[in-house]
Amino acid sequence: MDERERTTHTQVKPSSYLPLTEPTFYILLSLAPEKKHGYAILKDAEALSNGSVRLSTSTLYGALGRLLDQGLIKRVPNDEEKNTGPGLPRKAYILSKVGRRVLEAETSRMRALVAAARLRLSEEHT
Amino acid sequence: MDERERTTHTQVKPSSYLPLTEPTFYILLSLAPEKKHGYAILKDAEALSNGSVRLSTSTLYGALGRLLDQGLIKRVPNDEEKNTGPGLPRKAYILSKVGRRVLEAETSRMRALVAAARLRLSEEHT
DNA sequence: GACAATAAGTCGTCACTCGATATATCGGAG
DNA sequence: CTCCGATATATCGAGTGACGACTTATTGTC
Repeated sequence: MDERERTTHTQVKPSSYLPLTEPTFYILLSLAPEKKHGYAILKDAEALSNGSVRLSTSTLYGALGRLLDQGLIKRVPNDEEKNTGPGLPRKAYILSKVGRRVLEAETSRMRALVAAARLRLSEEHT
Repeated sequence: MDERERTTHTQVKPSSYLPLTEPTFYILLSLAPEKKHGYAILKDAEALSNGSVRLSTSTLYGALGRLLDQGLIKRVPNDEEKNTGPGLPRKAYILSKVGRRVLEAETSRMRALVAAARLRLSEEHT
């Protein structure tokens, strides 16, 4: 039952997915520690950024579809909470192994950028 | 002698320019310590990233135009080196004060993201 | 004279964000 | 009971920006 995550088995390198856009980064980061449904990701991203980042639903659901296609996230059954609470039925997602590696790679990329900027910004500019 | 940097004087906050795209970040970073011309920025970005980032000229010159419009960079006279060396006449640019603040803000934004990711990626995922 | 490197630029396409809009469910206020 | 706000998923169209391909121009080298 899980024949995705490798159509050909060719291990694609994480760097080929970089750089991630800001919304995509927040979505993956939100799904890293535990499974969540779309709307929860929306609220989580807002909380993670102290309310400064607000994904629109079009951005969110568009990105989720893309990330599924790319195999960076997976759908998981949302056991129990079938129809508790309001709204349309929830769909839960979680980070895949590939997704995790991509997220780590993106974090490394940004770390390097921050380090480079620290050097450049401290250099005296005549 | 410097009547740009405020058409209306309203001081626009750096955060309104964020997030920067990767090419834009490299361009601003390249112009932070000293003035450079377009082609030099291209080579500098490549060097800064150990050869992994290669801006196409369309990305570069497109971005330079946009950054000028936004006032994040300025044209500077390229004294001396008028027509030394090959190629079309050089046009030199440098980071503006606003540009520097934007670059600093973007660096802060990424630092926060890296910190958040370190926490989230270390959390155990059942 | 051909070619590589340097230098600046344009054009069309593609990917992604975002505001607006739609649909549906639930709880509480009036 | 009905309206409204929060929850929840989804689509559409417009706009922005990146990128490959291509163009033009100058200098030095083989």
